[in-house]
Amino acid sequence: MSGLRERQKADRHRRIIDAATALFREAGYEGAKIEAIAAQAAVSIGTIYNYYQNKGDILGAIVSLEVNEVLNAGRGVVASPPANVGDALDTLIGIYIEHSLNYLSKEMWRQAMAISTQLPDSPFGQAYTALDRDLTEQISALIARLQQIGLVRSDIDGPTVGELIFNNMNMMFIEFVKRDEAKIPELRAAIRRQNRVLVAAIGV
Amino acid sequence: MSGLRERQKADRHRRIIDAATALFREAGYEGAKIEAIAAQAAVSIGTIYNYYQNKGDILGAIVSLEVNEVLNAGRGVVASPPANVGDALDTLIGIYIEHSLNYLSKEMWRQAMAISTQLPDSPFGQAYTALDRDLTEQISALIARLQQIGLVRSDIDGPTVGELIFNNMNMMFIEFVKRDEAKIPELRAAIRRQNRVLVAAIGV
DNA sequence: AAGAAAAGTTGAACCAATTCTAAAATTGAG
DNA sequence: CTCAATTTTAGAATTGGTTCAACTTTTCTT
Repeated sequence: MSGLRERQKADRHRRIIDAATALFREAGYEGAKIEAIAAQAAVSIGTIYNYYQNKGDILGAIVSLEVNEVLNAGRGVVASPPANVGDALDTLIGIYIEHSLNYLSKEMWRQAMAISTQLPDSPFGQAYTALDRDLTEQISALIARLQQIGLVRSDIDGPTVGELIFNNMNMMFIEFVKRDEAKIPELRAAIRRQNRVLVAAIGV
Repeated sequence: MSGLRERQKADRHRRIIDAATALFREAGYEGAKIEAIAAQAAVSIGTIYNYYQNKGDILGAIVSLEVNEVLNAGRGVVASPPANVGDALDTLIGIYIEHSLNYLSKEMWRQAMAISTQLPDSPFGQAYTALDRDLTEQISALIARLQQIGLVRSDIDGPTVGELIFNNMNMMFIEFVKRDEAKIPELRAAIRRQNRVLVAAIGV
């Protein structure tokens, strides 16, 4: 079961991801040729296509790592949120946004988003949709937590509001990565301003 | 000024768009080879690239036609909206959604959206961003109109709410075109449900 | 109306992702 | 230890978007 073959496979996966991460950041997604990734990972082109269906799936694997890290970081906020609806949302969303450029450049985000809408049924396309759903659910979980605490009216539909907040945030993030000169603080401020309207509607 | 050259140019533009529209619908975006579009339009490959920077820009020109039509149709609603905030939003958004598949298939939308995030600085990328902005402004204009009429509180920030509504709608539309089996009535119902939360917050 | 300049057209060549092939290497079972 | 099954490898072939240098057509000038 846990033979040499397993270990080598895992090792090749890691080498490919490491090489691709480095090259995507250095040369951009388009600029990172499969041939170069293969060389840097010390595998052949054929092996890369044995592990990933296409170039986009390699980027997809990197995006998954990033988003899962962010989801993990978010759990703490959901468990014990700030005692104020606006701050609670801002804190959670802040974590998402502040972490977003740790591993992925804006250009990598653009490519990842593009591929996920272009090929929604590819492995990566489906994974990306699942990640969006997980983020939406985490926001909904925060709303539910705030309802428990008594900071949010108990008669509002938490999942619907969570979806609304996620959709708006995600669209703002898309516009953010589309403009290289856009800055994180302004993005956060704009989202906070938008969420204020909602907070007014759902706060007790 | 209005010489032969002008007429030929306009004619070639039209032939290319007509050929591309037909082939995109028949064979899908990927399936429509530039060579085939050129043949059907009775021009050479080189000429196509003289008129459009790349394949995506051809699709872009088609998308622009569609969205501008929708913007036109929306003007009527803004001018004399239904006497109820929820219905007014639903009517405007309904126009956007119901028209959306007239000329463009879901696959064409997916490609168009992907390209606009992938290449935000290409002619089409910029045009698409401008179209999004126009739609956002039209929703904001509707909110402003409803404030005039006295159906929406005058102390809320119209443009912010318009942006929020557009962003949510757009994201829902993206998910809609990503799933071939998704149906228009359900999309509209989901958006209406989400907007109810906002309507509660901004209505008088 | 001729010749030159400007603008536009053409398709063959280029490039990088992906697929395919046959040979070589590695592993696990018996 | 040996063999069969599975993987990896190198590289050639394929494919389709994009580029470019040579050729045409249109317009302008005189």
